[in-house]
Amino acid sequence: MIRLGKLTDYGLVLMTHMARQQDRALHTARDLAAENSLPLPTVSKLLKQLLQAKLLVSHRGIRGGYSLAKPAREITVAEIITALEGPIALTECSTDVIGLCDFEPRCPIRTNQQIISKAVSGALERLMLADLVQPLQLAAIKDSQGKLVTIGPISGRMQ
Amino acid sequence: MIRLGKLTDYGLVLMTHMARQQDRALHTARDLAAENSLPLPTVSKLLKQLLQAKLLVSHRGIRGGYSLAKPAREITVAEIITALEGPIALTECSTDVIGLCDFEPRCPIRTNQQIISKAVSGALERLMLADLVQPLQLAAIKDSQGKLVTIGPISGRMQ
DNA sequence: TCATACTGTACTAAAAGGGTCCTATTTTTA
DNA sequence: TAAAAATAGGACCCTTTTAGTACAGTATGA
Repeated sequence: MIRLGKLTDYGLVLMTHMARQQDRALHTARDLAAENSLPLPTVSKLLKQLLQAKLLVSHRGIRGGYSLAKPAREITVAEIITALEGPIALTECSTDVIGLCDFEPRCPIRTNQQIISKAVSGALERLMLADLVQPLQLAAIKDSQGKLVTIGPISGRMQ
Repeated sequence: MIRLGKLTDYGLVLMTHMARQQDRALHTARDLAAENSLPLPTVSKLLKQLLQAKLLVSHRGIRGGYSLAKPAREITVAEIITALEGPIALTECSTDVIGLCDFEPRCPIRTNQQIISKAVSGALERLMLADLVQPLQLAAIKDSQGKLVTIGPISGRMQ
């Protein structure tokens, strides 16, 4: 299966949680851990990565905490996943230096991966964090031309 | 990064290889291994999985081999990936039995995963094996409404 | 100046993935 | 009829990655 690590999953939960409570200026790592039933060290680690990717801003000190760096509608799911798992690519070959495999002008692995990666990352770049905030109501996302595309009601399981 | 295993990668190469040579009725595991510079046991394992998923048909005996079960234009990339990696889902939660997490009506993890999985699998279901056969010429895929969507020329690297 | 909270690094156990080997079954050919 | 070629299915081991934890350091505000 195409796998997102558990940590990325938790990261999405944290981002969604913060996006839901836009009135609260700051969220401490401790509060986020308690409110989402996640271990504090793990939450702390995730927040750090999201901070380095500039998706969060932090405020240190006794009244410190984290908050979203941008409105939820301007943060793509692709950005969050990239922050937590690295570039969206399917094997090493897609991101590597170009010196290794390029002498072979039609390496089938490389081109396959590029096509598939493009399709996947394109889909994720059209999904915004705001779309995850009220997931039960979501029935459509934007396609690559900005038009709304129905993806069906969210019900039952995927496969 | 969103990861497809190496084995899935090899599997795509094998399928593409067979799709390119539609004149050859059968391909032995040994030939496929040699022509794609892959170890025979690995190739054999992959062909087995693709066979069980009914993407290939096999012919046993001394003149045996494998061939595509359907025309390349009727096989989706999603089918191939599902055959080799299991259902396209991002964590266990998306495929599990429904008794575990469903009493919580708004489990944020589950709904997030469903939305993201839907976006990803939708993109992969629109990519056909035939689209990988001549990858250098591909510049567009069909969106969910059947319209062609430019995904850009295949050049350089993804990220 | 102390308590609180973020910052950064390092380490260890568990799970998954990749790869190989062995044996049985089927079919064609000599 | 027997041998060879090829698929069918399962079991096994090793490496890598991931998840989770711990600890020391730094900045801020009461």
